[in-house]
Amino acid sequence: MLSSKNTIFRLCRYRHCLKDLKNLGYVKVFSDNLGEAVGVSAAQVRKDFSLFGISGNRKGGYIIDDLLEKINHILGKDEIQKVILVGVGNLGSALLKYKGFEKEGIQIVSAFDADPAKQVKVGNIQVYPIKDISEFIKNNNIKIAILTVPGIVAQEVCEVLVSAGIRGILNFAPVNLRVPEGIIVSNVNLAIELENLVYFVCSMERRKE
Amino acid sequence: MLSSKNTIFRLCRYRHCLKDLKNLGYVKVFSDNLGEAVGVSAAQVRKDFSLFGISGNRKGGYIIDDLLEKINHILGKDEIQKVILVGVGNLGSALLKYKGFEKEGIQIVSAFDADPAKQVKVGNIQVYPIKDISEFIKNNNIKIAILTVPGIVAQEVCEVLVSAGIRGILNFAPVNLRVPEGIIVSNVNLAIELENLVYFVCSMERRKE
DNA sequence: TAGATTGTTAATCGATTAACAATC
DNA sequence: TAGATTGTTAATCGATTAACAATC
Repeated sequence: MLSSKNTIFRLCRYRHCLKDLKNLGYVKVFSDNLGEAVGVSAAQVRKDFSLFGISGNRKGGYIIDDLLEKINHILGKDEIQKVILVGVGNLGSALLKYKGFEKEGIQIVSAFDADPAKQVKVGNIQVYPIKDISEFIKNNNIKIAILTVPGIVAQEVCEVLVSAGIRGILNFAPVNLRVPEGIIVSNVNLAIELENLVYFVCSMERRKE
Repeated sequence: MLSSKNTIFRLCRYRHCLKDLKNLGYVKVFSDNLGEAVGVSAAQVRKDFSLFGISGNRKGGYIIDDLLEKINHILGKDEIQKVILVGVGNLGSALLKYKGFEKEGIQIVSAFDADPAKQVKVGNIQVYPIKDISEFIKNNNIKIAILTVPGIVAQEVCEVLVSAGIRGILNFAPVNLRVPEGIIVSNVNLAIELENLVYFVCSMERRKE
């Protein structure tokens, strides 16, 4: 049975938090500590752990090292995950330079763009012509792609990726990608995030009046 | 009563989709069209609309222009929303150059960074010293900030923003910001998005074996 | 022991879906 | 009219929370 997206999300967040705590020298943690740090209830923390058969000590909370090991195992952080990026515009090149992925065991191994002017090195990562993409995916057994192309071409590029063997797409293009069963798309739409925030801030302002 | 975040999210997505349809020359739309385009059920679409008292024609679906007008009114797109950005690193400067916000009636009016080397123009937007931030927020009545500073300083900067009058924060720093009641934080954590995707792709691969 | 925390069950809450009467 | 689509109610589903026995 596949766990829900939200549960895995929280598991990732617990992991980040546990790493921080470990770096600060902590050895043990209680469900209420962890919950507060991540912004969920203590019951939620224990529920999540119990779902994966992670147990602590009835009185003594959880040993951070043990917890990290178990969560790492669940999230499959044993091996480095190789991903590619397609579309080296503003956002794409910012992501290529972003240091936060490597730390989490995720490596952007190469990038692709249709524009020859962009086929240079960005950070440490080489940008290749988009026509080479299928071959690269197949030869290197890549399963995950970050899609930062313009909305108009996103569906088209998506289909190329999927037929070359990509199974998961982190999509920044503001379109609803149509994909075959079994392919996973996560959408990040920054404009909509902001619009949403605007709505809630405005409606709170209105409520005060 | 405040509607749920998910409902407003979908409302934004309907709006985007309706604009596209309008540009393509369509005049009417049915709940199942719209649902399919956005990736939700037709019942969901009708439910969302009915929640806001938006009604169509029992047989003839919805008039796109009318629908857009009503949604715009709900989401408060009458006036341009001014936001600021704090932290002009890779991601921050990419967002400053990003064209997608303006189109949605959201304008980044200025940016702030502690590093004097970054206090230049990025795109069309001037980057100011971070010490000027409180004054700017107050003088210009800014309510929303995009936070793209390093995680270590995020909480500290957040507190400055809130005490100057910011009510909503789009937070890209990988930390759980602690804010007073009534302040809204939306988190975007790209590393966690990717980790999540890795998990689900890997677990599907495993299932096939 | 007494106190504190886990692990788990049952209760609650909210969101989505199914179904269908109303009706254009 | 017959067919199609809306609007809404009830049913379902899933996720979160509350509560508490187990126990260290």
